[in-house]
Amino acid sequence: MTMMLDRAGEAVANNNEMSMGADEEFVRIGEMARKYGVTLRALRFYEDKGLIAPKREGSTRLYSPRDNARLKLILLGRKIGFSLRDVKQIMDLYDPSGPNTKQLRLALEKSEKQMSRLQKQRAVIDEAVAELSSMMTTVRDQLAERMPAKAQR
Amino acid sequence: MTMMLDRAGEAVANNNEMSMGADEEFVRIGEMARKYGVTLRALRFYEDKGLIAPKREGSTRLYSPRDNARLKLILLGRKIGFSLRDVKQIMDLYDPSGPNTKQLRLALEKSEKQMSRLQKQRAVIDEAVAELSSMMTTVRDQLAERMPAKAQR
DNA sequence: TATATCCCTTACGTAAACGTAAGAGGGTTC
DNA sequence: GAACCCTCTTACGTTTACGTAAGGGATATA
Repeated sequence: MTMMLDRAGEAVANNNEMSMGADEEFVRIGEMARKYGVTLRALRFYEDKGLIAPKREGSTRLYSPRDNARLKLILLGRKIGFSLRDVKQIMDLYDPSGPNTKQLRLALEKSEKQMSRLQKQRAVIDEAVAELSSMMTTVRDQLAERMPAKAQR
Repeated sequence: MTMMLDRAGEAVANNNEMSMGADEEFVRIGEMARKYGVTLRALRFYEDKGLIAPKREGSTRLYSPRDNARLKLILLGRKIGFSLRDVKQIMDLYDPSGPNTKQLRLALEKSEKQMSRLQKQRAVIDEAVAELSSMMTTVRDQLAERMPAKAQR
C-alpha cells in the first residue's frame, strides 16, 4: 500500500561538486521526482523507453534543463491521454536545427485522433451515467417498497 | 485480427431433442452469443468466473431464460462500468425467496461509488480535451508560421 | 465418406505503465 | 563506525477481460 515516492530529504546534503561550478542546473533523480510529482520508477521507466536520457556521473543520473523540458512534454502527453509511444514518436522527430514541420504535423495528427477518442469516451461515460442513474432510481424504489414507512436515510 | 464471433449458422440444424418437448427455451452458446453480441469466449469466461452457470447436456452448454436474464445483468453491469467482480458480488446476494434487501443495498452502494468514479473520469477527460485543444491551436499556429502563405489545408 | 458446423478444454498471450522487492554501492552525519 | 539517505540494477508482479491458438469430439448434410 506504499505507493508514495521516496520522500527524499532536501537533497541539499548530497552535492559532489566541491567546485560549485555553474552546474547547479543539473539535478538528480530524487529532486526531479519531487519537482514533478512522479516516482523514481517512472523516471527510470521513461528513460528505459527512450523518452529521456539524462547524463551520468558515474552511475547517477543527472537531469539537465533540457531533460526537464522533455519531462514536461512527457507529462503533458500523459495528461492529454497520449501513450508513451505516441510521445516518443513525436519527440523523436525533434530537430534542433530546423522548422520541425514534420514533428508538428505528427503532433497535430495524433492530437486530432486523440481528440476524437476522448469525445467517444465521454459519450460512453455519459451513457453509463444515464443508465446508472436510472438504475439507481429503480433500486431505490424497490428498496422503498420493501420497507415499512421508516426513515429513508 | 479476427475478433469476430464464430458466425454460427442458424443453429436450427442441430437439435437433438426429437421429442420436441417444451424446452425450446434452452439455447446453446452460439445462439446466445449472437443474441447478445458477445463472443463464445466471453460467455465461457463469465461462467469460469462464476457469473453464470448454464446446465449441460453432455458437455454442451444450455442456457435457460434465467441464464439469459443473468447475462443481461452482466452486460448492464459492464455497460455502467462495473467490474465482473462487482457484478458477481451483487448477483451472489440474490435470493429467490426473499426481499433481497441486502442485494439492493449493495447494488446501490456500488452504484454510488461508480457514479462518482464516472464523474471524476469525465472531469479528467474534460481537462484533457481542454489542454489538447489549446495545444492544437498552438501547434497550428506554429505550423502556420513555418509556412509561406500557402494553402492551409 | 468427406466436409461443414458446432461444441469442448487447456493454456499461453496481450496491453500500459509502472509497483515493488531484493541486494548492493557511495557519501554524510552523529 | 553505525545509521541514514540517496542512488543503482535486475526482474518478477499487477490489473482486466477476454483473444487466440491447438487439438479433439459430435452431428448432419452432400
